[in-house]
Amino acid sequence: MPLSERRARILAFIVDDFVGSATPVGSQALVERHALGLSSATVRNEMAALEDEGMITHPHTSAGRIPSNRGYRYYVSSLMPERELTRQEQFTILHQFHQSSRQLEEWVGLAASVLANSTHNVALVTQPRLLEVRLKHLQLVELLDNRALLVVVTSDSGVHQQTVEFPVTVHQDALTRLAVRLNAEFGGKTVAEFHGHEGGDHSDHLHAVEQIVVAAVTMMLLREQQASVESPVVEGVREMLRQPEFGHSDRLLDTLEAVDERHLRDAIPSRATADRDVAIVIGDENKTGPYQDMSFVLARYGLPGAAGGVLGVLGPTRMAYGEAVANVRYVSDVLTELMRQFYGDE
Amino acid sequence: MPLSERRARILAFIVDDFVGSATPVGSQALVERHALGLSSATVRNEMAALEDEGMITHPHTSAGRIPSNRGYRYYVSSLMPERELTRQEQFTILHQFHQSSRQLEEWVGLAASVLANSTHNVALVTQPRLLEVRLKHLQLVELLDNRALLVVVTSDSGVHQQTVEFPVTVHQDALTRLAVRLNAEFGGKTVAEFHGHEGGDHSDHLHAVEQIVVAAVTMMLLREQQASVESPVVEGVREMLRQPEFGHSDRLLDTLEAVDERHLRDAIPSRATADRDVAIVIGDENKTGPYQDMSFVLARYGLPGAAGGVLGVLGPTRMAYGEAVANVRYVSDVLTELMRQFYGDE
DNA sequence: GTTAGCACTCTCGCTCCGTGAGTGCTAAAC
DNA sequence: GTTTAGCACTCACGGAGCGAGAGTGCTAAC
Repeated sequence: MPLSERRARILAFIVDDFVGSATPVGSQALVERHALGLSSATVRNEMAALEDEGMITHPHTSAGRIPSNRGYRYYVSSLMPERELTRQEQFTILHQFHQSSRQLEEWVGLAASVLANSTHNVALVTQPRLLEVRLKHLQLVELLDNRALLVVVTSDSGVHQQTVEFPVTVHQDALTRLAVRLNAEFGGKTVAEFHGHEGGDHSDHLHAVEQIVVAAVTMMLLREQQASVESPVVEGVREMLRQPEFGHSDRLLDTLEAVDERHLRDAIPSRATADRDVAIVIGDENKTGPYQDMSFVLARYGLPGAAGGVLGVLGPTRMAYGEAVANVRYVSDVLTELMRQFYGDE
Repeated sequence: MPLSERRARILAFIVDDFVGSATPVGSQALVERHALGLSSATVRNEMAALEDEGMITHPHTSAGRIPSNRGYRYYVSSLMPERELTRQEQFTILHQFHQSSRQLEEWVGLAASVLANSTHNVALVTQPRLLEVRLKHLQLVELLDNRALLVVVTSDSGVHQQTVEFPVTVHQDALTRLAVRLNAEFGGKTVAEFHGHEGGDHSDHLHAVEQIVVAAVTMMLLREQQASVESPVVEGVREMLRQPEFGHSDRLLDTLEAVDERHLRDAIPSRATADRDVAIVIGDENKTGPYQDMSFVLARYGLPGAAGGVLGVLGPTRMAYGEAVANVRYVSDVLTELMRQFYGDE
């Protein structure tokens, strides 16, 4: 049920103050800081009520109040002022993107560092993925003995490499001919359309080589297809760990582990994959253990049917959600626009 | 000047004990732990002498002794028992390499995690580099509009990509023809041998395209050539930070920063680049600031004239140097052998 | 419904020892 | 001359005790 207007206002102030100061906020401090037109006693009553409703808690009897997870949830759902970045802020971010070259990989890294910088929390950005990955081009380069380097370019402009090993030595011109033929046969196809490959009418040796290459390409495309396997780019960990909640070094080490890319890979993509808008996951709303007192602010970026990924911010539950949302949304828009320019508007 | 035999033995015990326990070691504890055949008073005298020689210090008056940087230096140079890994240890490591596939990149990552695991410190491994990088193969893949993806394979089997932009739209068949011609002209050459490129007798448009591609390839090879620019793979940071010297969180955060790949890039390769054997850099022997109380144990790996890199361990000065050296040396040997198999013996 | 007043609670930071490990020195023993 | 026993001294560490301050809940008056 909704809170009375005054109670909601007080909750909002508590959240704002606590986010700013990281210290529990007391009734007196609250009336002093904001011109409330109320006495501290009244505020105390309201606070007691808010506590009954589960919106705030005590760390101990004689301390001020801090928002509970539920309080944060109410705040972001109903109270938080939606703001856009100012012209100035937008310009600063855009500028950094325009500084950089047109490299896809750089964009993702740049987005991460921009986001980490402006929110002072950990930024996460996954590489853009296509729903349907197509083979764009493959190339075989002779290495030593019976090995060759297989280079595959996919329709999302990703370049993938792998060494393949053949039962016999194959020379570069044979490899080139094979590559040309395979490009003709498979170019532009998704992995699902690969089946029923016959192979040319060569000697058994060459046939085996062809089989090996096709199998390797299939594997690579399949791996690429499963976007969730990709670890996000992580930036700003040290910045976040400076915050007072991580003061004690065991907390710090645990958090360091949680922020490890291998963990995040599993934690992120389940959320916010469907939503078009920014998704916020607060504290114990997180399913996985290590993030119980942290929050995610996530958004998708990219073109709906085409290339896209997830980006967002990870920080302690005591996070400036408004800021985070504004920044995430804006950077997501910028990246989306860049994707549109890169892949074309369809 | 060398220490008396007895004094040296006591120093060695102090180092060993301190490395094991992380607590200053007192005279009494020392005689108890090792059957010295001396009284604590005698040991105290010897300790006082060792302190005069700068080998050990007090944290404060009534505490035990800890080795100074000089003491560690003496220890690793003259006292440390050289040991090889046991069969069992060797097998465990080898096994992990044989488990993995034949991918070059995987080896480096694997070496890092193996080393981090067995030494409980931070492991560093740079990607293997050639002294002379040659162009092996290049390929151009059409992207949207007037952009193309340039894929370059270098003689160290590295694959590099970059988007290039042309003044006009160029279609795939023109790109392929261009790639074939450039491969014929530049394949197998180092960047130093590139000069004097004339370009074919095409329309101005195509000529410009060719220039752009050649310039991009040159840039990529040059970047690749400068091996020091490459950041090492870093593994085991959390493991190291669990050690008691990093107990307080400011130390911890500073160290976290020091271990950042961007810093390490500058710190590592200046050392141990020349030596064939394992190099140890202790505490203030480090030139750069953040590593003043940490030590490196580094070795080269790879074939002398051909592909190779640097790998090693980074930890607090209180480090099990003997273990570190044995592990670094062994993993270096394993990687060298793998390189030999991969690039061939010359 | 609001507010002033008040007793009460609890953390935080401070000082104040007691304890114990360890030292350095001296003088006796080997 | 070297080694050792003995002893006074030092100093970090941890716990106890305490005052201050911030904050609360409750009651009674407005």
